[in-house]
Formats: sequence, structure tokens, C-alpha cells
Amino acid sequence: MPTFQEYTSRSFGHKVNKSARLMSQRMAQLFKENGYNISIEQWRLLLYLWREDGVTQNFLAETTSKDEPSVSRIINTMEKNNLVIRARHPHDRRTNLIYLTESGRNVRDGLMAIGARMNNDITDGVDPDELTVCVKVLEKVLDNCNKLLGN
Amino acid sequence: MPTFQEYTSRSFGHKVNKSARLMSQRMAQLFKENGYNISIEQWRLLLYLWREDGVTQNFLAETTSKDEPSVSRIINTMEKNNLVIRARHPHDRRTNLIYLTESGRNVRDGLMAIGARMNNDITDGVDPDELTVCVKVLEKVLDNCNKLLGN
DNA sequence: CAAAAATACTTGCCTATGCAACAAAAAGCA
DNA sequence: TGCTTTTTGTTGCATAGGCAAGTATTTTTG
Repeated sequence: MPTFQEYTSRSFGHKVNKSARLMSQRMAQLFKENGYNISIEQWRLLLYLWREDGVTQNFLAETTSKDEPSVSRIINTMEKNNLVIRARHPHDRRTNLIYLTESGRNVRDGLMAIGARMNNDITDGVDPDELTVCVKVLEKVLDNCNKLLGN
Repeated sequence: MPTFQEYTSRSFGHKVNKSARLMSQRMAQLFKENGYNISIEQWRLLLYLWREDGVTQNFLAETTSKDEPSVSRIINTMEKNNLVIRARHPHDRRTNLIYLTESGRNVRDGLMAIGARMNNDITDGVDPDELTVCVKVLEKVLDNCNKLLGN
């Protein structure tokens, strides 16, 4: 019987990592199957933009815990695929404001439906209370990571 | 108050993804600070190799849920950095057997110590029972993902 | 006001992931 | 035996992440 520490050190990081990868992989598969040429990271940005667009890349980076170069490049692709546009900030020429295009708004319902289905599928057989505990633990871990990384 | 589904769909995937990223980031930081030129994914492979080397790339891919090209390329870098060598399988010339080098064996204690420290740090303030529940939920989610992906 | 510091973003370099296509070798089968 | 299928691994192409360095612009400050 491994100690608590052995157990978690062998398993926790790996399981979080694997879960993240496989969930993304499945989500990407569903997007593709349904004819959406949208990556999982684009979807994560869209989730925020559907709530509120006209935000800065910086804001998106902070909200998603991505770094600015990553967001910049994802926005590049999204702009190329006509999902968003970069607009000049009226008073600050350093800043881009990211707005959804018609097309970016239109894919919302379809993608959300896939998200809901995905969610049902992957949490099948999971006790809701335990899922809540899991999310709570992840929040604490995130909090610890942010402190350790100096964020 | 969001429904259970809204709650989890907005949070679970993202939290798992962020956690995985920030944990890896912190781990990479610790490796670098301590003078190890070893990536987080190399470390994940090493964890298996320290237990048993002379295994195939295929085995490493399955064990870590990576695809074969990923493992192949990580091994390329590890070979370049003198952590492992590819050896011919005596009876199957398709197959590479991956063996640790002296150097690959020697970094073990140092890296494991960092791993242990990392583990303490990120689970600071987390109830052990809740961590166990979290791991259990992740295992179920992994299981569901594997089924959905046809693995 | 002019120089210095901070901010928002981009680019370059390295790593990793997924998928598809390909090569080499082994195994199965007719 | 010889042909087909399967297995093992590599390469190409696209996406993404982290970090460091560079650019443009705004804010601070002396």
C-alpha cells in the first residue's frame, strides 16, 4: 500500500494531464465530426467572447491563464477563419479589442450543444457531489500554482 | 444559481486544462531552477523508465496515453541529451528498446525530490480525502474519454 | 517637457500534441 | 512459398504553450 504522498505523486499530476489531453482530444473530434473547423483553444476563447466581446487580448490571456503570445496566435487563426476581428481601441493604439463576427456569433448554439453533450458523456457515472469536490480540489491546486508561479 | 450541468460545463474542462498547464509550468520552473535541462514530458517518461527500462516506444506511448509520434520525438530529444539510448530488439528489427543511460539513472534522485516537493506545494491545504475523491473522479472521466475515443 | 518605466502586443525559438501518410519488418494466410 | 495484413516506428503538417526579446505606444517621473 503506497503512502498518501506516493499515491498522489505517482498519480495526480499524470491524471490531470491525461484527463486534460483526452478531454480536448474528444472535444476536437466532436467539432470535426460536426463540420466545425474550430480548435479546442479557439472554443475556450469563444466561451468568454460570447459572454462579452470587445475585450483586449490581455484580458483573454488573464482569464484563460494563457500567455499573451498564445492568445495573439490563436486570435490570428480565428481572424483568418473569420470568427473575430481585431479593432483599434479608440483611445489606446497599443490595444486590440476583439469582436465576434457574424460567423463567430452564429456558431455559438451549435458548439454549445456539443459542449453540453461532451459534458454529459465524460461525467457519465460520476457522482455530482464528487464532481463538485473534484472541482473544488482543482481550484485549490490552481490557487497554489498561481501563488507558486507568482501570479 | 447555475444548474449542475452549467456549472460543470463552464468549469470542469477549463479547470482541468488550467491545472494541467500550471502544474507543468511550475514543475518546469523547478527543474530549470535546479539546473536540470529536462522537460516535463521527459520527466513523465523517466518515471516509467526508472521502474523498468528496455521497453518499447509503443509501451511508453500506451502507458502515458501519448501517441507514438510524440513519444518518438521526446525520445529523440532525450537521446540527444544523453538520458536514454535506443537499442535494437534482438528478434524484432522494427522495435526499439529504450534504455536509460548512466546519466538518465543519475538524475533520478534529484528529480524525484523535486517531484515530492512539488507535490507537497500544490496540494497544500487540500484535504487528503478530497484529493482521493478528485483522483477517483479523474479516473472515471479518463475511463469515459477512452471509451468515447475508442481506446 | 524630456527621459525612463510600464503596458499591449508580436515574433522567434524550443517543446509538445494529434492526425495522416509512409517505410520497414514481422506475422498470417492461401 | 509468396502475397497480404498487421505492427512499430518516423516524418510532415497544423495547433498550442512557455519564455525571451523586440516594437509601438502610453504613462510616470524628475
